[in-house]
Amino acid sequence: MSGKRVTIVEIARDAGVSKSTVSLVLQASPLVHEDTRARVTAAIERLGYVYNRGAANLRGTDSRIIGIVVNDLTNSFFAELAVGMDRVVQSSGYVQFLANSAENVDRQRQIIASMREHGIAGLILSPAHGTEAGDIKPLVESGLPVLLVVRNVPGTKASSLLSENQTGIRAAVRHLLDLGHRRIAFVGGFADTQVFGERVEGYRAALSEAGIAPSPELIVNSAPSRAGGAEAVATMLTRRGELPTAAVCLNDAVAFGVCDGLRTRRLEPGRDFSVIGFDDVIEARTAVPALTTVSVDPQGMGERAAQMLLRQINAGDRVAEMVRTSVRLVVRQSSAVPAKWSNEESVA
Amino acid sequence: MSGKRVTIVEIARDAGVSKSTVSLVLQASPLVHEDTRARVTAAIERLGYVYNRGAANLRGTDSRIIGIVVNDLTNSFFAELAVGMDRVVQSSGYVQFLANSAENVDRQRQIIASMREHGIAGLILSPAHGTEAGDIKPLVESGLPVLLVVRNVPGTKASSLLSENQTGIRAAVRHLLDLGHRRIAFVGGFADTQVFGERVEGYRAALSEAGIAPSPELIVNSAPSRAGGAEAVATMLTRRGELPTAAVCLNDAVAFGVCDGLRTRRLEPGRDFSVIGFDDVIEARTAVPALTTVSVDPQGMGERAAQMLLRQINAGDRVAEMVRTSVRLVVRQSSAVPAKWSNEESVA
DNA sequence: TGACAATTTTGGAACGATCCAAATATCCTT
DNA sequence: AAGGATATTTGGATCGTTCCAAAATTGTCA
Repeated sequence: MSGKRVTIVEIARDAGVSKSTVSLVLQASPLVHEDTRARVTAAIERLGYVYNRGAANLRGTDSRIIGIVVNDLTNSFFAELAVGMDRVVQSSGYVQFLANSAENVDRQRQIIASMREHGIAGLILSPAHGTEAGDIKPLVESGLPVLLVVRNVPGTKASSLLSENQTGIRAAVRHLLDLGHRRIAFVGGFADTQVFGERVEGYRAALSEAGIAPSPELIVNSAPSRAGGAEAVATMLTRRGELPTAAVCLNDAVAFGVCDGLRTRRLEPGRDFSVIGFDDVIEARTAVPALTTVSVDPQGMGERAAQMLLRQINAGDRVAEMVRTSVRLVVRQSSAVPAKWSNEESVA
Repeated sequence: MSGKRVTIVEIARDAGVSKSTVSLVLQASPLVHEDTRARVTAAIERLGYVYNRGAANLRGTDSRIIGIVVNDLTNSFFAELAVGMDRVVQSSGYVQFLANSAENVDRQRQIIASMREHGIAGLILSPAHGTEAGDIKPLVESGLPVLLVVRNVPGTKASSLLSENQTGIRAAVRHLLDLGHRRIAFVGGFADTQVFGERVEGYRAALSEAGIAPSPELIVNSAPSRAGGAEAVATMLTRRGELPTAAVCLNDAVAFGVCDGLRTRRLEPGRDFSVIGFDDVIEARTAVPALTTVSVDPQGMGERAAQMLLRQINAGDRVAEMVRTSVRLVVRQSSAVPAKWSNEESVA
């Protein structure tokens, strides 16, 4: 199809030098004479030469391709994460294969296989729900630098970059306790994931510290998405027992969903019911009410992930490192004193 | 670094056949004997062989890599578009380089150059703001199949897939007119883009048809993002003249921003002021109020784009085609009878 | 059994770059 | 002007596949 590629040999012929010289020019070698370089560069320009990285890779130079697989690109958090990675990958002279597994393990397997065939220099993976150690192990064993982000897969020797899930949620719950909330729900996430486990652990810990026994009906599982959050509100309302006055959510997407669900029932998030998210996606700041959330700086995390992987690729680090990025609670308008209290105040 | 790759030759040695035979097995050729195939397959499995697509490409088979460049991955619309493309690209046995130009033309240029070096079989581009025909032309001329999506670049011979901007906005404005709105704003977008031009044209047309002269102060430019929409509300309010009762927005992101801006000023979107978006991103349905919007089905459009490009690659279509995807107005809760009217009704 | 056809297998030349050792050109120095 | 050091340039092997022409094997039938 595409008019056949111009090769190094044709450039050489055109410039009246050998292909070796052209190669040296391409590599910006200081060995070539300025005049020669100019002549070759001109030929490259004139003939519209495009470097063939595939051919070069064959000789052993590493591929300069980074594979990135995320589980849900429609979740702003992952989109921003990808954008952050993209930024450093690009500026380091690499390109990225970015693919979306859509939480489908089979799909993820195919994607990774395909990426390997293309000779990626490293892989950043935010594993799909249900990914097992057996999916990752062969990659690591083959010597491919692998970095797991956001979600960990227990039992693998891959490096990982996670956020401080437990302390983050703990801070969020404490904030609600300080505001006077006593019945606080934890909303969103699949029970069998490590992220859910750690965040719920932070939730339990904070409640226990305050002398409150966490009651199971206040933990509501759901898909970790906006739709999931909206559904969770419905679930929560159908459960017997006193209603909570606030919810800590698995992530911002769920938190927005909870806000949606509340509004559908004529409850105003922030005023009638406090909602806290996790991630701090762009919209968290601009939404109304602005979302109180545990900020992980998604783009920053993406940048950091890419840097970790690049280091692993270049330095040839063989030992897996596990890094936790610190988080901080950002208080905005979606969390406030419990509704009853503010009523009492207005009465007083 | 990575423990050196197992090659076809080693498989051949292990299976006791020639490399040619192994190659045939890899291509699922019907020429090889079943027993031989089994033996080779076993060796491949045992030695953990990974196909080297780069080496294969050297011989002329096309690369099975599709390059995709979008201008803003943090905009859900583009994220969904990418997800749709990903779906068909994957299932057609291709992989994608997906990169984000972040509306930066230089960045976009670098990305495309890099993709070309990697030998992409085709390119789908949602051009960054400010992309010129000169950026695209050389690509098309080199024989690379190129498909422009969402935004067009006048003066290029590339194929394009756009949405029916004018008719979409026209339907939106008509809907508002039917509800009784007379002062309707058009919000968001850079004045120098074709998308803005077409959509504003639809806006003008609908107003003219209703005998309303479009007044310039009702057209508010802003970045095509959520933040831009929020700012636009501020801009709108500082302008002299009677305030509008409704706004048609460049896209959903802007529409959400407008909703944010309204709420900040204690105006409830849908009730006090009607807002219509364009795109129909996932959140449009779940947001509260659910957003009335011109639906383009982003994922569907992404799928369609990928199909168009693949057809162009495989069939070797040399003529550029320009396709408009149809859109339809989806009426939800963010548009209603103008505030004054509903007041009158409640008085009556 | 021999001839011929059909089925399988195989060596070796590409593909487009890199890189080393060796060849050439240029510059000094005496 | 010769000799040596330095600066440039270059042929050819190599990377891991594909693919063609030809070889080897197996099967069929008179």
